[in-house]
Amino acid sequence: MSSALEPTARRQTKQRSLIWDVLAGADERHLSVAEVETAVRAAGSPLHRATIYRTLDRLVDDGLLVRTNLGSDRSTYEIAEDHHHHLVCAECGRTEHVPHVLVSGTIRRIEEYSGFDLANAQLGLHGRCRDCRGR
Amino acid sequence: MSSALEPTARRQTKQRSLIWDVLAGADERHLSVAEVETAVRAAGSPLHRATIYRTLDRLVDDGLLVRTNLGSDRSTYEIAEDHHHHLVCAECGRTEHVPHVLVSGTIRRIEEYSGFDLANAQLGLHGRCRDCRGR
DNA sequence: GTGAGTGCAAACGATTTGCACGGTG
DNA sequence: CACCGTGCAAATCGTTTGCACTCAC
Repeated sequence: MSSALEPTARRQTKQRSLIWDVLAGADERHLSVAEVETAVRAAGSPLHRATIYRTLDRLVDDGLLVRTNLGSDRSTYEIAEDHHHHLVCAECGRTEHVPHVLVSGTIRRIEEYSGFDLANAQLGLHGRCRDCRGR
Repeated sequence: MSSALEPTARRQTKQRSLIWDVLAGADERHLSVAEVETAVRAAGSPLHRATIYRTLDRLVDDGLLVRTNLGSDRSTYEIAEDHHHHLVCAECGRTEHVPHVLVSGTIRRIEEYSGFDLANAQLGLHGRCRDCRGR
């Protein structure tokens, strides 16, 4: 018998690989659903928005993408590579990455303090970037 | 002449003080808009949802409340007291506070690394709490 | 009395869902 | 050829907005 915990088999559809290619080839690291939609349309293969939502969800479930809910409303997606964190400028919206090593020690301390398992935790820090601080 | 930067005068309405009392008296520290709505209804003075949204916004603007956008969708509000951060259990949704001192050093390091101003930054760490880890 | 605050309804934007169809495995 | 994934439309959910009215100042 196959385990009930076994991940569901995924089908390799052209929509799935198209979305993946868009994420892989994007200049910006994080893309919103709307941006993915624009990109696939620009690639000549418009996809229905619901399809994009569902496909991105599956890619996240499969561990191939990371969903980052930085601001409040819209989610962004990026290819799951090295573990890192995000700085978001509250004024201009620019995002910057922070390598995990900078925060790993503190996260470990918080784990000890709280008993939480924060292995996959992602920080989203909001502040003012260097440019916006300079007015 | 009074400065153009002067904060707008606020009127002390019964809606505003009711919402404040609800936040002040809540067992849970963070309340969502829906929870505030339920609480004021339970107090016998139902308020329109739009009023609650606007009043909470003003209280945040005035620095009396802090808005925390923990998960993705709904915002929660809590009285602005000591600076602290949040752990959210991805399984049961329970939240726990982390005192600022635990993370202040790391935040300072990230500020140096990035040039960001993170003075008011709030961490929202998602993981699995002690209970949920024990299955 | 004047304008900030309120109530109401309708608009809005992001995300989701039910269903019929089509293509992958 | 079974069933996962897709497209489409409509529903849902949180939040915002325009407008007339009211109440704190």
